[in-house]
Amino acid sequence: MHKTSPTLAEIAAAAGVSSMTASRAMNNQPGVSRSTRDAILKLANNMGYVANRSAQKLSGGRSRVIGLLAAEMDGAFTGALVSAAVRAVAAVGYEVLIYSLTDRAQRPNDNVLQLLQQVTDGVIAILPYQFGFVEALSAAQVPVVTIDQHTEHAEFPSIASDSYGGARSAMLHLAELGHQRIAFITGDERMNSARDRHRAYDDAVGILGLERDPALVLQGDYSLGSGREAAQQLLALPVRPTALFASNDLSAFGAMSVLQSAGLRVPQDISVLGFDDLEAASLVHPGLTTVRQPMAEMGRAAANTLLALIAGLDVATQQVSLPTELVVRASTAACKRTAKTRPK
Amino acid sequence: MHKTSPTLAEIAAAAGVSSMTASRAMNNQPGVSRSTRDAILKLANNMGYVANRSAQKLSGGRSRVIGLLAAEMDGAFTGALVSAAVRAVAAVGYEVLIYSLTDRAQRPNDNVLQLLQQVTDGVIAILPYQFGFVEALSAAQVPVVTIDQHTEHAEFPSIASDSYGGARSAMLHLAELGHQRIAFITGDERMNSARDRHRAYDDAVGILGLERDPALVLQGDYSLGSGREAAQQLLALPVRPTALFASNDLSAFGAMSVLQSAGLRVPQDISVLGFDDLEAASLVHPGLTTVRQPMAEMGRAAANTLLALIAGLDVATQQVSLPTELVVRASTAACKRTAKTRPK
DNA sequence: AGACGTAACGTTAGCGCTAACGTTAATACT
DNA sequence: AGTATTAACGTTAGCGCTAACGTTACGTCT
Repeated sequence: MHKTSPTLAEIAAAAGVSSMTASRAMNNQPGVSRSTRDAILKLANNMGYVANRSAQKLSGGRSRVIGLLAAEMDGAFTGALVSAAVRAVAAVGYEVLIYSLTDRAQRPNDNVLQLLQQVTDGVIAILPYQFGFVEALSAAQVPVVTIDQHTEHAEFPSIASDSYGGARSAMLHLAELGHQRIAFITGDERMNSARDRHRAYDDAVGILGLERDPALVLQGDYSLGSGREAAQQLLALPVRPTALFASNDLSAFGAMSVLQSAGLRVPQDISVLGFDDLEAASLVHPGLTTVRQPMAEMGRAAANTLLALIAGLDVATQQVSLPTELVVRASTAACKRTAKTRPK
Repeated sequence: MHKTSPTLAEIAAAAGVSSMTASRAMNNQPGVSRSTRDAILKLANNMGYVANRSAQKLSGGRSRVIGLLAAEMDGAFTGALVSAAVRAVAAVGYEVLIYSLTDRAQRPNDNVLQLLQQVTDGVIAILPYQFGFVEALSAAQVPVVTIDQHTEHAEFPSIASDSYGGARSAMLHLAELGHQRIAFITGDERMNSARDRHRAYDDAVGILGLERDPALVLQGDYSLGSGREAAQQLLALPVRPTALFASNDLSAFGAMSVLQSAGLRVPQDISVLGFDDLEAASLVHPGLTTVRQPMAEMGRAAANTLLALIAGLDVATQQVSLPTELVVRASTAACKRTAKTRPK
């Protein structure tokens, strides 16, 4: 149809007003009579007017675009979080443009921040475990909200889920099922979330009087592969644990697949518990019992906080932890050999 | 350090030249002496100059940003493809901004296209199976290259991998291992890729003289869940196939997990073959034999084609199919009961 | 009736950049 | 020597929009 979208000036001309009046009408600002506003809006709609974000941004206005700064898209968790955030931002009438870092080890450089600053009104950063990114971000002239990871020095508002509480409820669940000897796969401990989950494991072992054995704590990094390796180490143990708590679903998947290949039945021979509740958690067999992170809520909270920041409200150091929820599926069951493995 | 990036005019002033000369120097255009250019570039570097893409774009120039239009990020395949494309584009010195559609059924609307048009120099569209997106895209005033899916009417250049050839080589591999009764899980047949793979299966069955049984063809949609369902149907069959070819890795994973849970051993009892070669294919157990799509090459080809388009070269209707490669891992093995299942 | 306030507009300027068209001075050519 | 050619710049204008400051018309109050 139209080759190119009409400009504000064209709309204004068609409506017989100045472009400034049209601008005010489009942006819902005072100074335009009801009837004029309606006429302009109707005309704009008919003519297929779409504001030029670049021009808006350049002239000091808002572009109504927000940026999403994320590490590589290949992780299922990041992917899910991005989806949730995009949806939440779209729901409040903003557009989203995502900048994906190409290298996992890379931190956002000045160019990226400038680009985002030039195009967007604010940035949601999903940066799981980058070092130095806080400094990079704090140089930015755009409002920033971090998600998934509380910043160490509280420079930005941040949204995360309650890793400690979630891990504790996971351990409680296993303990209630009678498990005493519970293995743990850590996450990438450069991330706060991983450290929190580990701490919850340690605390639970102490408080609940479970077996404390360093061999039960396997080093992981939130990856599928690390879960597999951990499971192999577990299989080599003289006394096997009756349950395994993995710091995230991905490593739980890896571990479960290795354990099953080795002939162990889940959950009869060993219970497996994850963290995240990825979509795949309900699709693997047996369905994975896991701690659900409220992705959608996290996205929504990040979007709302960012909008508040953009509007100039002072939420600068707000750190929000959203509650998790234990989702019990088929990968955990009552322990059958508590007696046998109970410490003397 | 600096609160805000200096403008071109500031660089120019510092260098004692006009902003136009500085612009030419920055953009590597003729009309500037070697020495002046070097001085400007050095100064720009020292002062931390970053071009304002919005201004560049607005004034009719190139922003050196390219857009990536993708369906939801939650799929492993889309994620991998996005990663590959981002990397390829970054390698040629462009920045990438991704627009992710929030709804799988949604097609890019005018607003999105306008936004992309205002901000980017060109768009790579990863739109697996949207209908009507071709019309939406063709209204755009930006160069577009589609990836993963040849367009029906060849309106844009498109990059895809050779689905037919890949599927044929997969079937050949299974036939060479002695399999006669091979099941097939289709992909989402709204996509060309899925139809091509299906056609290759049908053709192979005919040409190689394999068992032709409608019950062996299971409806899938490229999802984990559909692979699981397909496997369940397979288990209910009076005579089981000795091999299973799934249209993509994800459905292969789903199927494999169900088959294994049912007590079947892969590959001893049934061989499983996928398509895509996701990272997870080498991590599941047993390692999945699969057809590798050359993601990195696809990304690179898309980036190069788009740059050519942006440069004004006429590649408007070029359709590229990149070769696939069979990756043999542990999920396929020689058939042990060819005699038993051979049709009378 | 005059001073004042205010809603509803219009005008001007400028965001940072680049296309298009000057201008200048050095070199090449007849 | 005089003209043409070219490299190396500078100037002007404008992309589409909005902030900031006019201007106008109309109502209010004393």
